[in-house]
Amino acid sequence: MTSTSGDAAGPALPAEPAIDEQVAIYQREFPEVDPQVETIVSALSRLNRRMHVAYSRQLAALGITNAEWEVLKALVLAGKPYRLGPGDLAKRLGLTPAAMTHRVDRMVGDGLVTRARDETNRVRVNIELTGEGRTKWLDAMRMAATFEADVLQDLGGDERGTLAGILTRMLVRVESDQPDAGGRLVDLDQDDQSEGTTSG
Amino acid sequence: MTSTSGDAAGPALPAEPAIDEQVAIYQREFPEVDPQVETIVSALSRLNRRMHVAYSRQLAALGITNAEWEVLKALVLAGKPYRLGPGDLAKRLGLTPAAMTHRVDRMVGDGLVTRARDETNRVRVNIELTGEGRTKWLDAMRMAATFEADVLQDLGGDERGTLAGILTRMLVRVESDQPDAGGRLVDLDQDDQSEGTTSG
DNA sequence: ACCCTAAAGTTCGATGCTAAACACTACATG
DNA sequence: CATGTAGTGTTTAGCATCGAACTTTAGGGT
Repeated sequence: MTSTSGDAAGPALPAEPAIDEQVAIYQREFPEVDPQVETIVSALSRLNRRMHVAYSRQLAALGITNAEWEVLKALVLAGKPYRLGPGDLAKRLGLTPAAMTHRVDRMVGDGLVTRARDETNRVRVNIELTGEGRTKWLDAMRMAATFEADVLQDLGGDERGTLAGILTRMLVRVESDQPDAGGRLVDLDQDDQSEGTTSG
Repeated sequence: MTSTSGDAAGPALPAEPAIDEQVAIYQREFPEVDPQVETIVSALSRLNRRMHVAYSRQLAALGITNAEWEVLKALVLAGKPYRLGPGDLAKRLGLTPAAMTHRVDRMVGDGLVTRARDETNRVRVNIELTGEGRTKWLDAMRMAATFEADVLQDLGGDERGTLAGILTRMLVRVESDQPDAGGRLVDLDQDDQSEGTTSG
């Protein structure tokens, strides 16, 4: 069978192959591939994707979009007074300044942030979290924490430590190849079954 | 300094906080957070993002976009004769059929795939890999394999096995919450430092 | 044979993003 | 002070995507 149904004779969903099947196909089509590496990369990407979908759904229930939440997070991470320029925001979120201009427009309209020219340097603009924005962030944070705890539920403390360590080392490796990479160029399309390599 | 530079007195890049700093801030702003969970989730997301950027760059050197590569992968994974309908492709890539129509248009123009109505069922359309498409896929695959090996370079065989196992279990957990989730709703924005929770 | 429903793909209108052009401010230099 | 240059944010044009409406075909029930 092509996909997950395999044998159950169900409605035969043409969904996506399981990770194992995917790796097997890659081995057949491209023998030089390392199955273990491919498994890791595929799982990483698919996991990321699924979590993203879950976040989107739950945030929608809160009345905010994923895009808005990104901005809220960036502002909170900036620390009090939860204030950042559009340019900084754009860099941190991996967007162009132009996109950030529009995104902030919407968020100002929704009352999540305010926009004001800087007093001391009139080239600059300050985007600042409102009380409502901070509340929304908190709500989303609580929700996310619950979900994340659920995802990691089957892992023991040792495993969590190991996982955190391994991921951190991988991150160091990637970042060393990628000078500073504030993050332009982020296609960030989708990959469903193909994450084998793409979204990593 | 706000971010990574910290003390080096460099050009003071306003990049993004290191994972550790990020988690520390979250602890301060939202004490209920579990630092270990947050570290894992943040690292996962950031790793994914960085890898995605790297793929995009390298694919550009090959003359194809990330979007195109997704389609090539899906077709190869479908097995010979490397043929799938627009609808199936859309499901697997997490796009709407409308988007797939346009994406296929471009790829037909580039000679990577062909589009033809199905002989036996004239509602259906077959998108099929061309020789050039398959060649491009192979080139990209080789490139990706090299990069992925580099990312995992610091990990021993044991660690790789452990990692693969843990990720697979996490994936199972997420997918159980998320019925089948072919994948609509995928906002898939960006998150830079904020991946703390969002892109997962 | 004739509907009726479901399924597949495309077309249409709106949205959000990128890249490039533009406007404005600060600062250094003469 | 006048001017050049760099930095910051917005505007514009084009593109990819989504959601919804539409067209065409297949298959079932009468």
